[in-house]
Amino acid sequence: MGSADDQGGQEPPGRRGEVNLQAIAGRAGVHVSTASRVLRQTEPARGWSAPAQRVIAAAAELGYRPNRLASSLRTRRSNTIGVVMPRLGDTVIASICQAVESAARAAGYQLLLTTPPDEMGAQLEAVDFLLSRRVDGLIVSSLHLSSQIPRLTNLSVPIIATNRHPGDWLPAVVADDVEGGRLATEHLLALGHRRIGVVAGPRHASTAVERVAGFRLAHEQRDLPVDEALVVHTDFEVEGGVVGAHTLLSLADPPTAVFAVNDTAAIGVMGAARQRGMRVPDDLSIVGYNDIAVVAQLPTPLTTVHSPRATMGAVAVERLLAAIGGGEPDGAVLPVSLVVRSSTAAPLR
Amino acid sequence: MGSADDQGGQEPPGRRGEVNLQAIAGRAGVHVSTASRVLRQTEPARGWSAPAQRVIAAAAELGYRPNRLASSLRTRRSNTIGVVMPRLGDTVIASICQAVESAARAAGYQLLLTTPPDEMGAQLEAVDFLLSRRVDGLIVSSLHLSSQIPRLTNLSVPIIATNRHPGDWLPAVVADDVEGGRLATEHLLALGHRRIGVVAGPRHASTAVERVAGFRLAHEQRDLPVDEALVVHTDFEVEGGVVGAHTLLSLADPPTAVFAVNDTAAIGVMGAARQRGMRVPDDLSIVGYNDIAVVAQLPTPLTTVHSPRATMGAVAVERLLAAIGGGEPDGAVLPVSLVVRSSTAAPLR
DNA sequence: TTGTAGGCGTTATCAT
DNA sequence: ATGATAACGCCTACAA
Repeated sequence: MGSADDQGGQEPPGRRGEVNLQAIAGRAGVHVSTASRVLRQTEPARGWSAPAQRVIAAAAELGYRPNRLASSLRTRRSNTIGVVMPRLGDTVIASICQAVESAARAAGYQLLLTTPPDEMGAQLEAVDFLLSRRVDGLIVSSLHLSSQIPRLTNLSVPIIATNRHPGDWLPAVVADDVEGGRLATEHLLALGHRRIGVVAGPRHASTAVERVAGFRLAHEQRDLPVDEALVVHTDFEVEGGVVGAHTLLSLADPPTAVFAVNDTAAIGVMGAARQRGMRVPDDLSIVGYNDIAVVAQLPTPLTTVHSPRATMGAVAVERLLAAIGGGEPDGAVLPVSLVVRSSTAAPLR
Repeated sequence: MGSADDQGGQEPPGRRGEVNLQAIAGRAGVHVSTASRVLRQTEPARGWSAPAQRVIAAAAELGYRPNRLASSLRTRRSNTIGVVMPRLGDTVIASICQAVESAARAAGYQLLLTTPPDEMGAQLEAVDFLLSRRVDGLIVSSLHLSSQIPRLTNLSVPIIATNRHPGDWLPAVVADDVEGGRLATEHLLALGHRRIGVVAGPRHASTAVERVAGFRLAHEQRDLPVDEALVVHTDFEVEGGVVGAHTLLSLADPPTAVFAVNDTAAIGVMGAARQRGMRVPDDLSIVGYNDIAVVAQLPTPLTTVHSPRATMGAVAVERLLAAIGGGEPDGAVLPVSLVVRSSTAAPLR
């Protein structure tokens, strides 16, 4: 007996010392390259040859798991999509992420995910990280407006933005946030509101900025002015909604309605209204944005704008895969719709 | 002139044709192994040698990104944690995920994430997938109770469950769900409720099952019987809460309070109450579970049990890394606490 | 300190 | 159809 150490024929598969092609080739009495070929082929018309059958049997017995690191190294394809998705704790982001995962999985791709802080530095680092893992393409969900162009342009793999877009220089799959903001605002204007506050979210997020642009557009279309004191910038969290609402409702001439650029903040606005003893919608109308699952069942169901998160993730993957396949990546703007519930009504006076 | 094709000295970094160690070694006039060493060293006490400086300069100029696929293949460590996390769209899960990511990142690890459907078959497939990517360890968030032991036991890398546990055979980092259920129920019992309904979630999730066990325990401790008709199983979604509540409230002798095993379903219960014209807490007390951000600001702020999601993710990573480092993986049960808000009160009669 | 050689597990290109 | 061989990019003894 020699001192060979990979001869243990009846290793319980799964101990240290991974089962590799060499092991199964040895057991099947064929060459490694044969084993490789057999395991990657589909059954030929005339059935498996005898050696091929032995290979397949050996692989099953040993619990062979191909080492994708090695195969990716060799083939230069990882079948992995890199995803940069800050703020995963937010339902909206998480559901985009899940849609991305499903679509990727259906196409035979896996996700390499990072959830860096919502800052450009951290996001660029994340991109570097993913690139060094040789992902086949990148989906980035939360780029800031006017981000550094050079760092993300001309990468070695296709990249596509989603949820937010950083400007026109990168293809992006996003929802029609301007139209959404317009719809929300026009709904309130049509009800007769003339002083509408906006919990406007952060200035670096295209989603927030464009929903506010839609707010302005709605006023413009009716030749109404916008009082800038009614636009307060915050973050996307519940607490931001609370603080923003208190700011608005403390004004000398407070709004009769508030448009929050996301549902979470809208719930914060509801909280602030409750704290002040105001009834919704009697004393204050509220419109949110996104139509997350819970808002339909709140004690006061929320009027909101439905954003197509699942579609967004799926389309982003679809476009990215097309780009990986060769073409230029292509963006998309998805339609949104208003969902009227019970948090909005005509102003009392 | 030979036919060498990797001599293009002034490639714009980032085109196809990745920059590798050989390229930078060539440019710096040193051997590949030297380049490798230099780039992985920290600056020696007496500063960089001249060749080392050239290596560093070349790497910077060419925008060198080490190929982690190759280095992982060689070193047999990927610095990657595989994560199986179904139901990412749920805030609770997503925040665990984010906590896992932060902790992993802080330790120099990346996540390879999958969000398969919440079924054991899909989850086991996901594990296989991750293992073939040679992750250094696994975190699995949603195993079903009494899952197949053999498939997940004796893997080639450490594995740890979190959020839910599948039984005693796998180390798990979870919250004290029995105690949480007991706290919620005891709160209602102490208020004087004697018919308490439970929106009990799915039977395969330890979280749901143990919160219900806590519900029973609270009754036991007061020598009160549990009416099984008051325990209705559902899923974790809003709609499950709506349906479950309608079932309960349609009983001949309906409950005066409902404990929903998660906040999302509790909001569904609120919705059902509203649909029936019942006031919360006057006509119906409601307790949720998890203390997700929005419930504190609802028009009727929700009494709930706070679950330590961020801690859970962090501890899971910590334990996993310890196991990767050599030891046996070790589970943990984290404490929970009751948060009393406005959705609970003494029964009217 | 730097160079040399061999190999991680897989696949592609040959020749047989 | 199968076998031999080289190479993907990097790392690590070991030798100079």
